[in-house]
Amino acid sequence: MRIISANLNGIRSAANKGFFDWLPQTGADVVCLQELKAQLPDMSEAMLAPAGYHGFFHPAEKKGYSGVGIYSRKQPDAVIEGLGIPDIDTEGRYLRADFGPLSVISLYLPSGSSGEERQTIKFAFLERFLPHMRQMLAEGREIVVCGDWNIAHQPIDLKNWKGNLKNSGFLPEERAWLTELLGLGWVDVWRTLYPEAPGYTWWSNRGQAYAKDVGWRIDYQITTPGLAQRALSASIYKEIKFSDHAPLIMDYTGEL
Amino acid sequence: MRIISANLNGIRSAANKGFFDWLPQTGADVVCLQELKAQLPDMSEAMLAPAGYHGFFHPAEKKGYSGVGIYSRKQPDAVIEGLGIPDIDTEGRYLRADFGPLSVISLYLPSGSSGEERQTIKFAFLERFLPHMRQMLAEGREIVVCGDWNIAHQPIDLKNWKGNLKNSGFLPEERAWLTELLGLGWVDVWRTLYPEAPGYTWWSNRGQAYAKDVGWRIDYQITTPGLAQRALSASIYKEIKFSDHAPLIMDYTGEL
DNA sequence: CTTGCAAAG
DNA sequence: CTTTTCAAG
Repeated sequence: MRIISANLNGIRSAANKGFFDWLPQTGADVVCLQELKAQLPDMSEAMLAPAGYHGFFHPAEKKGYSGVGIYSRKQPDAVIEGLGIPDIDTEGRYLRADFGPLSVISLYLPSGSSGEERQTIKFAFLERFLPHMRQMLAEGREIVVCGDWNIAHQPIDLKNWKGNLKNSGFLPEERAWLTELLGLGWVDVWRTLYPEAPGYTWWSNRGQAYAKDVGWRIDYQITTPGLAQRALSASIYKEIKFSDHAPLIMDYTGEL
Repeated sequence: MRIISANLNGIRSAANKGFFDWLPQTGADVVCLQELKAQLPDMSEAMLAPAGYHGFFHPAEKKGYSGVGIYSRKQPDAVIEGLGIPDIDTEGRYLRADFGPLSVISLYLPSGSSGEERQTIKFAFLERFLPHMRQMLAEGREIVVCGDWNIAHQPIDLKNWKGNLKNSGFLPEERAWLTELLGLGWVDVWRTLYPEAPGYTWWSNRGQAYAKDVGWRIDYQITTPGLAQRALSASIYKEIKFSDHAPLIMDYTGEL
């Protein structure tokens, strides 16, 4: 079973860069997308339902902003849009698809990088999301939360950790929050598979960040312990650059 | 003496397309620019004063909108920004440079194509500009008014005149206004030199207008009768496309 | 630096 | 369809 997580920084932009030519070659069973920056009427047929996939979306109310989606080869038993928290759900950050005993979630955690106001919203999200994660763990299902978490956990997870201790995405409070989440039992699959591999998934568009590989690992597949044990391997696709984020590809034993 | 008029549709965009590589090769004495879409702080040194030229500007108050400029090899005796009509002058549409007995003016007449409101402003401009033109003729100087007049005068001046009788830029009132202006004694130099040559200077960005040469002659050098008699030849530069308008190049006898 | 927006042409 | 601005990342 192959699951991909990709922040597209605009699904239309990614499409222009060949994302939908690449998709059929991936062999993915489920693809979680973030930052669609498009609403349903803005999307082409190929974006709404690529050949071989069903498409599900949770766009933001604001045009051209945020928005998450899930493509799946199999028809899910249920799809849930949003967390049931109105001020979060208007921003299109959470979508869940259930396949028998497995739930796949596409998450786009708020960025705090554009100012104090947005950082406050990010902290508020974290505060309300942790109880949700705790509760999901109690459900006893297998779950993978794919997405752009906008937090690098440890020094290995970004190139210049010392210079970023005061920057959103590597703040002590954010890192501690992730530590607490993992303490609950959730598993950071990449780090578990590859304890020593940085695994950057995002590079700033400014300066020469990509060329110099000044990256951050902020896209994760965070799973329940049972699903983590089924993780076989993971990779970050960098041959074609669809976005400022690279797709995170993970293979798990078993069928969807 | 060579004088060029060019609507750049963004001086920065035109620069990216090589306008400032082309400029030194033109041998122009004076270059009149329209639609700079930039204010002074947005312009590079090469834009403010290209090698061999002095630069003068009358930008709009609104960022990224309108704005005219003049480059001249010789230092002018005087430069006048605006018409002295505040609601026109805030839009950066008129700049005059005096060289001894000759005045060169860069004009960007309002477009009415974006709606009724702007067409009303265009008509108001025409109404107030005609007395100004009449008055200038009475000054007894030699004058060339270079620029984007946003009016095609006669059927020969645009590809599809029948289909545009109700469209801004070829409205009967606009055409009559130009006729009245020429009746005053002002001379449309291109049409006088080349009675049969369409002389399109603008092609819509929409559709395949440029490829199909669906153009309009809306950029003119309109001169006093004395200067018109010195006109030798004119051409429209289309080898490189800097903008949706092509530069209008005219040679006159004598020195600046 | 980039996406997507809106205004203007 | 394009340039530019603006918000957001």
